[in-house]
Amino acid sequence: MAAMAKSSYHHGALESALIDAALVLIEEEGVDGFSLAAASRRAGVSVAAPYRHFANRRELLNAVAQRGFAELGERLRAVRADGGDEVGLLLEQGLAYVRFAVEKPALFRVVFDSRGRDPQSTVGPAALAVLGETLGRLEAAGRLRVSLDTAMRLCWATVHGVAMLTIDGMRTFAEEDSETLRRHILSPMLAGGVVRP
Amino acid sequence: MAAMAKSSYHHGALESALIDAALVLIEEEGVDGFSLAAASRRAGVSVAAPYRHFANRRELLNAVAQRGFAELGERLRAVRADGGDEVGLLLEQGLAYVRFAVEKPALFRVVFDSRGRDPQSTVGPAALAVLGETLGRLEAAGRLRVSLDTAMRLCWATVHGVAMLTIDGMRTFAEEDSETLRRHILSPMLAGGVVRP
DNA sequence: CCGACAATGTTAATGCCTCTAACATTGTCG
DNA sequence: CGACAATGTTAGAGGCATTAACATTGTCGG
Repeated sequence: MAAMAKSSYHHGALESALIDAALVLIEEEGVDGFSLAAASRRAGVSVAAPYRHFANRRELLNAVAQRGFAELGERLRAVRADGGDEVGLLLEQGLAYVRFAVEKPALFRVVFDSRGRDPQSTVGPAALAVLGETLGRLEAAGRLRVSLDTAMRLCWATVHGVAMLTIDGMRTFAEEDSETLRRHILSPMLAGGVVRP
Repeated sequence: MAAMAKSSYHHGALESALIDAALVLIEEEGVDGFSLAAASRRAGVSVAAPYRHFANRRELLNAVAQRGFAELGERLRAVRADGGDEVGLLLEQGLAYVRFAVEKPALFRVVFDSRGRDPQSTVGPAALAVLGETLGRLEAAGRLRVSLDTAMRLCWATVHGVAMLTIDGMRTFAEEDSETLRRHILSPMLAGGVVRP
């Protein structure tokens, strides 16, 4: 079984330890500050050891991305509407999405940077299933102005754009009191653009 | 003056040549494939030469980003509405923005990755002034549902999100016939979310 | 129970990169 | 025209990714 370190030769749970190390390093230094070598040191292992678990640096980053997607999914699932209002729920989910990006910008970038990732990977969209569910209920209630697919894409794109431009330090997004600002941006998109007012 | 190469010792216009080389390399290999060393080779100069013009790799990338912003600005300015319709113009400008990202994804990423860039840099938003003008006319005509600032942020974010998710290979965005798809996403956002229908 | 094999680590070596230091060549301006 | 600034060059110090060859353990079939 994968257990704790025993002999000090075989680590015992290197794969997971490396992902943990990578998460910390990325959070501290950004993606560029991350290196297989640094992760190895942090896991107390030689620089060549990671290659027993990941084909290359990119593969480790992909594993990190998986963890990130999972966390994003959890955060979105954890959102509860204040008063059963589906539109309000959607807004809160969007804000949670942006909050994730702002709190862990480097991880967010890794998560959504699919260069060198298997195009078939389904993990991504899966994390966003919750948004689809909320929108689905709105559609069922006949409150969508557009198709479910379009609504999904529009919501996702807008929220993603706010997140990206914010962590990219674009002044209009990053300066003022952020949460309020974001509410002002997303609300009219939902009520008017997506949902019948 | 900065002229062409004369003595084969002093290049004559290395700074610009390095930026050009970087643009090509980034387009061909992506940001990761770019290196000061490769740019030096392409410019026919030693690997240490760039340091006479750029403090480090990052500074060259910043210069590249400036060029990118300029090109994006030009593309947006070049957009003309079919029939004097401001909303239609806005949509076309948004599509041009996404098209830029799709045609030159690596450059687009460099442009909007402000890590390690001077936070005071004004070049970015300046390129988007055109969008502000279009929205300004709509506001003057009393057709905005939200403040000019909010409209600007919402439009920018949505368009940016579509661009990013598309080049990041998110299936919902990248698969189908793209231009039409994008129209479907952006139109309801404009007519309903931003502009009074 | 035990030895072979798979799994997982280690060391050593290659090659590329960034960046700095010390030195060379030119252009220009007083 | 000669000194200085600008711009290139070579050499060299670290860092990282990746691979090859070798070492140590775990485990499973006989």
